Amino acid sequence: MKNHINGEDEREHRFRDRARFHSVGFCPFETEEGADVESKNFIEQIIDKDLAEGVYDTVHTRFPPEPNGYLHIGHAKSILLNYGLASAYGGKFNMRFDDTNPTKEKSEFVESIKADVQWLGADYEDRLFFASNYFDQMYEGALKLIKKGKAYVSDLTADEMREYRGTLTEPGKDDPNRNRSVEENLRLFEEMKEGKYADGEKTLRAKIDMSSPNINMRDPILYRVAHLSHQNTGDKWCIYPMYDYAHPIEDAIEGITHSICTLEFEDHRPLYNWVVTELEYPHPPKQIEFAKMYLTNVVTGKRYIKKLVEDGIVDGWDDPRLVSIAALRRRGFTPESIRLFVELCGVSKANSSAEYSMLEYCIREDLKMKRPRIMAVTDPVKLVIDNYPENQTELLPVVNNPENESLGSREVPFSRELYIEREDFMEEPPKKYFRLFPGNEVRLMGAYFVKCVGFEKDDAGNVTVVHCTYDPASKGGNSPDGRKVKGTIHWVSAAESVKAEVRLYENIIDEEKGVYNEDGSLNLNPNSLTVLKECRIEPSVKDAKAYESFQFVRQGFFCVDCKDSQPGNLVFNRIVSLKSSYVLPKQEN
RNA sequence: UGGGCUAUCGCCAAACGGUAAGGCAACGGACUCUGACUCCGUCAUUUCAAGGUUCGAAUCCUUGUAGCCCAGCCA
Repeated sequence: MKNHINGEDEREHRFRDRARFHSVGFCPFETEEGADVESKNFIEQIIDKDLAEGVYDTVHTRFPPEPNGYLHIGHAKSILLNYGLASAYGGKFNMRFDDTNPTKEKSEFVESIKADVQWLGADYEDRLFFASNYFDQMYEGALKLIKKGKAYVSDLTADEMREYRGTLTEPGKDDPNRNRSVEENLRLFEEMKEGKYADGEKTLRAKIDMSSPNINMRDPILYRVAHLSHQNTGDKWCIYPMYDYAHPIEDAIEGITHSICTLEFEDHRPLYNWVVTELEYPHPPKQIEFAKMYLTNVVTGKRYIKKLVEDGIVDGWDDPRLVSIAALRRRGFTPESIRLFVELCGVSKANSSAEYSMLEYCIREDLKMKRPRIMAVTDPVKLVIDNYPENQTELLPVVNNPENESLGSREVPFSRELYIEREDFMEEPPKKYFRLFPGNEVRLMGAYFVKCVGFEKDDAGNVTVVHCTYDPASKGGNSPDGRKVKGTIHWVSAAESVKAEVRLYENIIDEEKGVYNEDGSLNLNPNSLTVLKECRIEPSVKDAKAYESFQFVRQGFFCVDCKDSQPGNLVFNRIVSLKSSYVLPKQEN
C-alpha cells in the first residue's frame, strides 16, 4: 500500500516536471518553485539582455516563409521557436509571407502554410501579413536611398554584374553607372517602375563598397525588373524588391524586435543593418541567426520529393513516409509531439541533425497516456477454444488505458473462434518464447488463460488453426489459484472483429547507405511500405474517424488514414512501433 | 586561398575561470495482464589538437586542424 502511494507520488511529480519542461520556450520564468531554473538558449540570453538594457521593451517575432512550397519538420523548429519566444516574453508573433519573388510563389502554398502553422499551434491571431503589401513603402524607401545618394540604377547585365562583383578572393569593380546623378537615378528608377525596361535590363543597386570582403556588401541589388503577375498584387508592379532589401523593411514596419533566421544569413546581417540604418527606422529590429536542425536520413529537398511523387514511389507530398508537416499529420504525429521534439532538440548555432528515434520518443510520449489501447491482429491465424460453447459470445470489460483511468472502459466480444497474431504461436518454440506452443498456457489479454492443445496445418505446412482449451475460472485474466503465465497475447473475436488495412512504414531511405548515392539519386529503402490487408481489429474502432489514433497493444501507435480510410473499410497508418527488447528468432524453413 | 560561423558522449545539448547538467539512443537489473510503460543502475578524469596564462581552463591567449555558409537580377 505504502509503495503504491509512493509510486503515485513519484509519477505525479514526474508529470509536474514534465509539464514544466514543456513550458520551456513558452514561459521559462514562471517556474513557481524557483528551483532548478532551466538554462536559457543563446537567443533567450540575447533577449534578456536587450530587455534589461532597455534596447527593447517587448518581444515581437515572426515566421516569414516564402510561399513556394510545403512546410516540413525543419520549418516547425523556426515556427515554434519564434512563437514560443513571443509567448514566453508576453510578446507577439506574426505570420508573414515573404512574397517578393512572383516566379516561385503560389497562393496554394500560402493556404497550406497557414494551415500547417495553425495546426502546430502557433497562434498569430489577426496578424497575418504579406511582404507584398509593403511594396509601396519599399518603393518609397528606394526613393529615399536614391536621394541620399545611397542607391543607383545600373545598366549592367546579369553576366556583367557577376564579372564586376569580383570573387571570394578578389575585390569587385565599381559599376560604370555608380556615379549617376540623383536626378537621373530618380528618373530611371521611375521608368523601371513604369515598365519601360525589359526584365534584366536595369536594376537598382545599393551604393556600399565594391571591395568589401563580404560579397553581400558589394553594391547589392535592391530591385529587379520582372514583368510578372504576382499572387497577391497582380499586375500592379513590374519591379520587385530583393530579399536583402525587403526583409529588414518588413520587420521594421511590423515592429519586429528580434528577427530570427537561419545561419546562412549571417553574412547578410551587415546589409540588414545597413538598410534599417539608412532608412532611419527609430527602433530597428535585430537579426539573430540559429542553426536549422534536420532529421538524419530524411528527404526534404523539393526536387527529390517531386521525383518521388512523379515516380509513384510516394502518393503525394503528404505521404506518411515524408516529413512535411502534412505528412507528419497524416502519419499521426500530433502538434504536441512536434513541440516536444523541438524543445528537446534545443537551439544553438552548431549545425546538427537529430536522430529519428528522438521524434519517435516524442510521439510515444505524447500518445501513451492519451489514447486508448486496443487489440488488433495484423497477421491473423485462427485460434479455436475447443471447450468453449459454440454460438456463445460474451462481452468482456476492458480498461481503455490502464495508465489513464479517465479514458474509461469498453466491452470486447469474446467467443469460441478468435484470431491471434501468427507470430504468437510456434510449433517448435525457441528458448524464452513465452507465447503459445503445444502444451503452453498463456493469457488472452483481458479474457482467459488458454492452453494450446493442438494445431492444424495446410499442405504447404502453414499453421491454419491453433487449438486451445480455456480455464473458465480465469475470466478477466487471472486464475484464482494464483498460477502465473509468462505470456500475454492479444486477440480478437473472429466473427465480431472488423477487417482493416494496416500500413507499416520504415524509413524511405536505406539508413545503412545514407541519403544519397554517388550519382546524387536517393538510396531508397525498398521496404519502406508494407501493406497488410487482412488485419482484424476489435469492433470498438468501427467508427474511428480520420486522424484518430490508438495504441494497438504490443505493437505500436496507429492512426486512421485521412485519405484512404472509409467507414467499413478502415485504413490505419503505423505512426510508430512500441519499443521491444525481444526479437523473434528467424524461422527456419 | 578573402570573409563569416561552428567544434563538449553514437545523436542533440548545458556549463559564461571554480573542478563536465540533462534528454534521446544503448546496455544491465527490478516490476509487469503489453517482451510496452515505470523504476533502479551503467554510459566524457575529459571538452577538435598542441602549446601558454592561472592556485584553478571546456571556458582566457597563441598556433594549428576539421566542418558549414557566401561570388542568384532566389529566399
